[in-house]
Amino acid sequence: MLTLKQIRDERELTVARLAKKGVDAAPLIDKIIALDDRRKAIQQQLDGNLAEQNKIAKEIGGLFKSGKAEEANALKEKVAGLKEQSKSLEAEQAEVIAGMEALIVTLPNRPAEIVPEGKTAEDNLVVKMGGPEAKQLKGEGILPHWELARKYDVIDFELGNKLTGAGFPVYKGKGARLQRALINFFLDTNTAAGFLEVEPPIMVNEASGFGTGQLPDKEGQMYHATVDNFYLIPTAEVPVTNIFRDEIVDEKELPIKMTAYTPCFRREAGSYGKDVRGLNRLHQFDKVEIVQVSHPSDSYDKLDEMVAHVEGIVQKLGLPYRILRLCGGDMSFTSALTYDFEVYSEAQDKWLEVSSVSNFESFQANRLKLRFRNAETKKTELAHTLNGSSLALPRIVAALLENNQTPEGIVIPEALRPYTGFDMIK
RNA sequence: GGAGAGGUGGCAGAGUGGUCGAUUGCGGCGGUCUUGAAAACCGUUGAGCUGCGAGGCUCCGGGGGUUCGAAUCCCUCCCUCUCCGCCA
Repeated sequence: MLTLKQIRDERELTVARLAKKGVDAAPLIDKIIALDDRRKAIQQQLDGNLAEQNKIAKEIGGLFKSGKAEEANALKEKVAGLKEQSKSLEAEQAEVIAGMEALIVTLPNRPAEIVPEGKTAEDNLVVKMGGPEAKQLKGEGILPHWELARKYDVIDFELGNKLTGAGFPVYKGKGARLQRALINFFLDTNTAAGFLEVEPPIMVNEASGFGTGQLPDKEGQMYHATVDNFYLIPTAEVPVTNIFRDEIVDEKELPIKMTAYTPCFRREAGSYGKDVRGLNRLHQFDKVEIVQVSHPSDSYDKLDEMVAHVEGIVQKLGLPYRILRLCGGDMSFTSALTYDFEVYSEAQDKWLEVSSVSNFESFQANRLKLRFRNAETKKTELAHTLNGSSLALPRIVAALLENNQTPEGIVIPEALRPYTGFDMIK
């Protein structure tokens, strides 16, 4: 969430930036500021009251000690009135704060200056195209991945239906091995770039859900183990970022870089149609995530580094790709700047999103209370958080199957062969 | 699942109703000494809100209560640890 400082001191900037996300923030911000003014006024009154109460309590203590019980009792009556007043002030203050926070959490993060104007995915800016030329596979015999998966018996969607339900495929034989190979390839590449590998829990408690913003709003998107009140993670971002919840890190430790492989679970309520065909949208899928905690002064450099890092991986896989800078309307609630990676699938003739790399600035850190101590001022400041997929497996697998199909079988990219132990699925 | 113990500042660990926001040790930071380092010694060191400042207020797992006064007493919820049971 935004800080009061961003809302109060940078009101104009905040209003202007939020307009990019299609939010008319001005009326909301004015309400918030009014509530905050009220909060301060109550606070001052209350503080004065409490100070008086504390003072009298000490006096009473002194009087009892020196045996002046009568005087002490007289003071007791005086304090009773103060207490009553304080109680109603506290109640009012709690109400004001609750009302204020309810408004603040509805404000999305401010888009960065270079975020393009726009409302839908159509308005996203293509900042780069790369990878091999499309292979002109058009013609008969070109199959989408769900048919290739059946032909080579590497992914069994029907069996997943039997075991669990739609969106929980079973990978078999070389298909299973390919999953393992991709995970290891991604993790190795990330750790080589300085990301510390962690293996976090894949269920989290409520506090963690709040920390990264899945709760309370996106509750319906997570699987909920109600008996223990745990949530299956929708992404490793949740447990990994929450490692730093309520932490004050040393400025010298920044940036902190972590990577984690986890399965991810998403209910995807409301999805339907051809977009969910095959591997395009699953309830359970594998993903390797990268997370950074950075100093506010260089978070955008770190974002560029992460984008370059992910690009390097996509290039090694030999897939046609493009990098998009998301427009205001297509960005997530929490992001200040997001780059999406898409790979092109010829058989489906569409672009498949395989990674999303974002800078959240202090938006998550504020909710997490993730701070660092400024060595000069000795004050604590909110850190910046960033994350990105590096990478999500299903659509990569879909693209590999579809783009690398040949009459002889599916060709495994060079970079993956040490991990798969085979060079072709046939 | 059963029984017990406990949750205090970065960590360890005192504190069972009145200058306790908290003794002490470790760690951190600054200094003395040293060519440098270590050791030793001295000083300093929780967070948040508010105020120009002096200062004031809040926080000892969360919430509620008793009291003039609560880290300390009561209620309740959460969590952790130990032992037993079960088990990859």
